[in-house]
Amino acid sequence: MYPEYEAEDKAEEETEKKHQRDNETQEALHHSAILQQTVCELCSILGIYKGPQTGKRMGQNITNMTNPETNKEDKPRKPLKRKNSDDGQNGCKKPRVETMPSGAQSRKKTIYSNEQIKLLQNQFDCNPYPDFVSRRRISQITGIPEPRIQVWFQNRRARYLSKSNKILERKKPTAQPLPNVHEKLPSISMEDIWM
Amino acid sequence: MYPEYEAEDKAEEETEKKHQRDNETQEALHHSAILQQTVCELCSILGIYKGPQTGKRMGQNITNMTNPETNKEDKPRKPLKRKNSDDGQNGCKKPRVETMPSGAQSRKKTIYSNEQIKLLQNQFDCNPYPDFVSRRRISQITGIPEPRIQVWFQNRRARYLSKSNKILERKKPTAQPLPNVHEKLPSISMEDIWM
DNA sequence: TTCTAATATAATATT
DNA sequence: AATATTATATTAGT
Repeated sequence: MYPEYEAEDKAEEETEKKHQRDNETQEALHHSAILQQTVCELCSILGIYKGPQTGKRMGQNITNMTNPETNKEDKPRKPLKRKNSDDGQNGCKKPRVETMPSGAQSRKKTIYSNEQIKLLQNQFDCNPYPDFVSRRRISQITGIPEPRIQVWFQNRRARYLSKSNKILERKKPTAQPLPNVHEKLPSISMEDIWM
Repeated sequence: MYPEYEAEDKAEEETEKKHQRDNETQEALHHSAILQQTVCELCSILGIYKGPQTGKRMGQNITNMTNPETNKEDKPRKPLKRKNSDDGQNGCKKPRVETMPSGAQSRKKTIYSNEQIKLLQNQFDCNPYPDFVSRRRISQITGIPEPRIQVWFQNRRARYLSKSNKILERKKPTAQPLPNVHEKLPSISMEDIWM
């Protein structure tokens, strides 16, 4: 999804449906979109980003997010039990643990659109290892938060690079993606935040 | 000052001066105020908060904000961003993939058992920085080689010590120029941010 | 079932 | 040692 674009589109719809919207409203929506993107990036920098794009809710506020409260006893999260070897070294894999936490928030899986997949794939073909700047650029273009970009590339590498060493064989004609989109994007200047 | 309250007041003024503002506008403004407040808190956590009351603008985007070379020191600092040869195409440093001889497994991830994890965790709670003698002792008990023990403690420190303690430490110095703003702000739920 | 996003963690690299 | 990023392994959603 494109959160910032969604906000703009919603604004335009409302404008046509009702009477003329004030300019201040448009600006407020645009400003809100920029702020939301900024929050995503700040959370990404802090490493506390969890992703709203499908879940729409976190259930935590900022202060608690910064403190994961590493109490070993009352930690609510299930630490992904890996029963590899209980007593003896038996090689039987138990794939199912079924420690489904009742009532815990279920994991939300993001579904990317075809446009987003296409762009990500294109970027992957050019460089499977984008650095932070590149990831943030892709994030701004696609609207996908940067941590999701990173996860996507990780999974993509895990799936394709290990299969067959097609790493060296790569198509170059579609290179030079994202020529200079910097100007078009709302570069999240602080001037826009402290309006 | 409380910028978020200013925004709300401004919204109310506009409502009375002009015709009736739509509910969506109100929500947008409120949402924008919450987002702005969130950005303030996140910036404060990051130690990059400058506040809108001084200059009303930053003139920097997020990435540059993470390098606050403004007031602390004037010497040119190393940018935190790991931008490995972004401008030139020559130095594209692929991370150690092509130097691997064919057939050689680069990495083998060892999975520790629950018993081992429990003992390591217990030792970590007592002392996150074990010396060589302690690591050898843990190695003998668990059967894990000593270098693996060291790596485990490094990763454990990276995971827990940095996320819980460091951020709290960074919050305090930034609260001095802005005395009580951070504490007075209402808790921001993430539900309000991702609307 | 397969595919894939999300999570957790061991290993590696850089400074 | 702190930090970041990788590969690897697994869980779980659609």
